[in-house]
This record gives sequence, structure tokens and C-alpha cells, in this order.
Amino acid sequence: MNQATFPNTMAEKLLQHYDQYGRKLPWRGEKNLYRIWVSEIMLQQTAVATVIPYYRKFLQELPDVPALYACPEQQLLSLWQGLGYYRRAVQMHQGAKIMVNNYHGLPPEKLDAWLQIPGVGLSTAGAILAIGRNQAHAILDGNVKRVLARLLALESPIEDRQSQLILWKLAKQLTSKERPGDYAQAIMDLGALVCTRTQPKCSLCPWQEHCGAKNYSSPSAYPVRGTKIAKPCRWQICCLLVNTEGKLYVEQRPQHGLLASLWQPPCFDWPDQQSIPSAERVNTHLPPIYQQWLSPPASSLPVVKHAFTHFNIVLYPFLFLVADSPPLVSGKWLAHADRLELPMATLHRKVLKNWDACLKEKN
DNA sequence: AATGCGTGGGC
DNA sequence: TGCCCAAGCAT
Repeated sequence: MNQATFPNTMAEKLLQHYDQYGRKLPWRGEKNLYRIWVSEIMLQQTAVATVIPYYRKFLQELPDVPALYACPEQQLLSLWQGLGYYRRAVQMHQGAKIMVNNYHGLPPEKLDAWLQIPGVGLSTAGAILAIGRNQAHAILDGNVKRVLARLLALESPIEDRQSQLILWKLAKQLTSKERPGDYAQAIMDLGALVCTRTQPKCSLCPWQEHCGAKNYSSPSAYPVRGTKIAKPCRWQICCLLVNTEGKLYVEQRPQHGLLASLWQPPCFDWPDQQSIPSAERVNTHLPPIYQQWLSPPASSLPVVKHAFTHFNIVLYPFLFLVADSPPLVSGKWLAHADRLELPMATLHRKVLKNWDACLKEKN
């Protein structure tokens, strides 16, 4: 469909709809760039309902750039715990450092400066300055992509470079020059409430008369997706080492990669997906130092299945009762009461939760 | 350009 | 239940 067919009255039409039906959200009406930055980073690839409690807690603990700058990374990761994409928290820390060193501890006021902040790309930078300063920047997030792909009845797969260029061009074209901040939030609300992924409510849509998908095709047929690849699966033994004080042995993950710098019980790959590991077979697959601790019979806990973005994982947890605190140097022994303060990924929390439930059952 | 990076809810 | 995907960005 030719983009020239979209009249310049569309922004105003959407804004009228927004003024009446826009969502009330904790960050709506916010003009503080720091607070908008926090919301936009948390909302990357993350559902609104999930973000809200994290947003409130984060701002309560870290109300401004200097507070974020001064916050130890471990404490920051604890605030982020359970939200996912933990790199975002580290990047915000780096961003706060840049703001303290270069901008007197204040968030920048220009797009180019925001693009130098780690974790802030074109869409996030545009959103922050459009919403906070009413600067005329376009945004292009998942919601907007879906809305625009339907307007265009875009046939090329949404993730293709060609599609991205077309969508950015249209996003800029449609953005309101008068109220770009409200427009950015309006089109995201449209995607979240009306132009939804499944069962879009076209009869409520202020843009229905302009929509190629509605008028010439089927809205739910868009956006067109590329070919998907089957997710691989991994299997791991998860070792719960418990000493006589009832403390649990945990190790910190590497600083880079998956779940960077988070803590977990020691886990080891279990290459054989055919068999569920028995206590005996587990023994032979672990480093020798573990073998002396395997209290026969080792208690097995419920299997934990977890889906990451690019692979699935199955954890086989085993309980090891350790008579004395062993000479393991890389980790530490964690009391039950201190568990929540330590940043730990959801899949490992699942294991610990199951263990708690088993203990409760026995008592 | 393609891949890595979490999690929870909807269907 | 398994699959899809959300206010994307970095490498």
C-alpha cells in the first residue's frame, strides 16, 4: 500500500481517542527524565503489569541519578531480580556514571546524547524525549510495529531490515508535530488496548478507515513473521549443598553472558536427555569433591523446567548434606533468611522454592 | 545480519 | 501443555 494514502489528520484522530481512552499508568504524566528513563528501560520487551511493582520499588530506593550512581551493582541487581534481561540494570548503572561525569548528574536533553547511554537505542531515546520534553521524535516498539504493519498490510516479515526501514519511515511520517509525547503514548496504548495481537478490536479503532489489514485483508494476519527455529534444550544437575547450619552453598555467575553476576547453586551439564539422572549416575558425572558428600540415598527434588528466549532448560536438583563446610573458595554459604537479598534468577529460585516445600512437608 | 539476552501471561 | 510474544539493544 502506498504510504501517501495516509492523511495528516491521523495523528489528531488518534490523540482524540487517547484523550478519552488512554491508560492510567504510574509513569503517565511524568516529566522527570530520570523516572521516564527507568520506565522505558524496564518496559523494553517486558509487560506493563510486570513492570509496575519494580518501577515503584526502584524509584523509592533510587530516586535520582546520583542515587543510582552510588548504588552497588549487587543491590541494583537485587532490585531487578525477576524482571529479566539483567544487562539492563548494569547498563543503567553505566549510564548514571556517564551522567554524573559529563552532565552534572542530570539526564541529557538531546537525542544524540541519549544514544550514547548504554541500553538506549533510537526508540527508547525518542520515547524519553518525546514524553519528557515533547520533542518531535518517533518511536518504533512492538506495539507500533504491529499497528503500522496492519495499516500497511505489510507483507514482508516484520523482522526484516526492509520492513524496519518502511516502518520507521511511516512512524516518523505519522508522528504528531504538536504533541509528539502524547502521540507516542497514544499509539502504544492503541497497540496495547485496541490493535492487539489476537482479536483486535477494529470497531473501536480511530484508524479503522485507514487500515489496509482491516479493509483489504485480515488484521490478525499481520504482522507477518519470518520462519522460526526450534529452540534447543539443555539439561543440568543442580546441586543443593547444605551444611550443618542449614546454609546453602551458592556461586556467582560470570560477569558476562546469561544471568551475568547473579547467584545460583552449582549446576553441571547433563548431556543425556534420554535418561533422568539417578543418584548413582549423578555421582559419576560430578567433580570428585562432590562425590564424598552425596548422602545416600540422595534426596531428589522436583524437576524444574524453564524457558529462556533462545533455549529451554531442565534442572535436575539433588540435595547434598555436607558435614563440614567444604574448602570451596569461589562461592559462599547462604542462610535462608538472606536468600531474598541475593540476586538470583527465577529458575534457581524455583528450585529453592521446591526445596522449601519439601522441607515443610516433612515437618 | 544474525544471535544473545528473562520472564510471565494469553491462548 | 507448548508456543507466542511484550514500551529493544548490543555485538
